[in-house]
Amino acid sequence: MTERRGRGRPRENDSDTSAAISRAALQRFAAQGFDATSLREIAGDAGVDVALISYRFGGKQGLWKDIVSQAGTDLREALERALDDSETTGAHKRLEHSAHAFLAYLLDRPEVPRLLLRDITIDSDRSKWLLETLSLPLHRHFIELAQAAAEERDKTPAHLEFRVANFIYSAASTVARRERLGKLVGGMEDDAQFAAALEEVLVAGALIP
Amino acid sequence: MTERRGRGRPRENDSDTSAAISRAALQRFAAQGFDATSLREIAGDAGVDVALISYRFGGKQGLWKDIVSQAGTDLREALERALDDSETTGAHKRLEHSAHAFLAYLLDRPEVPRLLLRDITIDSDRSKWLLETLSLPLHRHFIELAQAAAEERDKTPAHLEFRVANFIYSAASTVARRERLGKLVGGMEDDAQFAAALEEVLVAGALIP
DNA sequence: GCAAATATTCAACAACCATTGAATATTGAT
DNA sequence: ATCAATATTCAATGGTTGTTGAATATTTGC
Repeated sequence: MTERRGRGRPRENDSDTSAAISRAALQRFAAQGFDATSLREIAGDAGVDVALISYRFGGKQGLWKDIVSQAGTDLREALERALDDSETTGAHKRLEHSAHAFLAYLLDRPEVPRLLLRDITIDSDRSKWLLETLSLPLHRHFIELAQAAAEERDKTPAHLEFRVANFIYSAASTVARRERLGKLVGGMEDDAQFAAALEEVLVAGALIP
Repeated sequence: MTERRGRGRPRENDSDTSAAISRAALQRFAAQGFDATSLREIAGDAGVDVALISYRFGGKQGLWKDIVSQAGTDLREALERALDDSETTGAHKRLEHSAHAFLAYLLDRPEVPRLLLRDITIDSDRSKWLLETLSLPLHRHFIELAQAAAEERDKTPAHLEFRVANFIYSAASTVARRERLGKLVGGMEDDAQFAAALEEVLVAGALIP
């Protein structure tokens, strides 16, 4: 596999600095939003020069897209794993398993829903990318499961697609606003309590009525 | 009432240009977000010079706060009106009325939830202002009603506060993402159909189980 | 119409931004 | 040790931003 043109060998640390940049960028983008974050901030956090970011990722937008598509891949894998784990069970159980895996992913990487929440804007190149990379696959996944679950019980729930979309986004935005929520509602600091409320209200209440 | 120090009289058109600026700013902030919007864009839309904005509103942040507190006042008035209209009925009916009025307000001024959605960020001066000006009063209003409604039926629903907070934010973000939702779910273009789905899923399903 | 007060514009500022091209450092194969 | 290739930094650039102070226009009481 001699893909390289030069005679030298690339460094091994390559991905180290790239990973540091990605990590810092995800934090900053999630906390402050794309427009309020400067490449200089990210470079400072990652301990590299600003120019390196443009060199590696082809610019600010390129860095953002890289982060989002990485998150999309991770999420897709988590969902497929959940599907494999519950292959033999009924449709209803599989839906429950997927919902649980989705919530677990969000709780594990709260920066992702925060970033999602910020960049689901109306007029922006990024939002289209976000819709296709994250929202659409997720939506299709849950629609399919929810329909199978409904058929299994011989039900035809009203606004099923609307309900699914609402579940996905409510879950993401609730996790994203968790700290803020803590100032309005008690018990948000405790991880287990928060997860239980999420599961009960959003899954059992909104998704699977 | 001789509050003025000068001898001349101020213009009458004052509020005209101010209103034009506010209107343009609300549109831009809602569509693009605070940071992605420049005062020059807003001034262009409103047909005035950039400097006028800083002169009138004391800067970009001042303009933003002015818009938000205006929206807060409008919303509070709409809710009080709904409360007056259903004063004699039961607690459950009053909760329903308030929820309906809230949804109607959001549908009537979709820029407000869009702005809300964008600026509920983690690290920002504006988000605190937003929380206190819009979120907190709204939350208190619905908590009170929901608790009264629960007592009326001798129920103690689990996670009541969490459920209320989720209702408020789900409603706001669903309206804010309506156009995007249309690409995932059918029937979002029709106003009546969209309102019906909102009412059924969010009010009857999530808020009043 | 004069004068005072406010509204609006004009012009300029300093700060910051992302990006780029050249210069340097580091790596690994030979 | 040498050399080529990549990784990283340095320095500069053109553009945009929000704000400010001076200049002009407009309004209204006298």
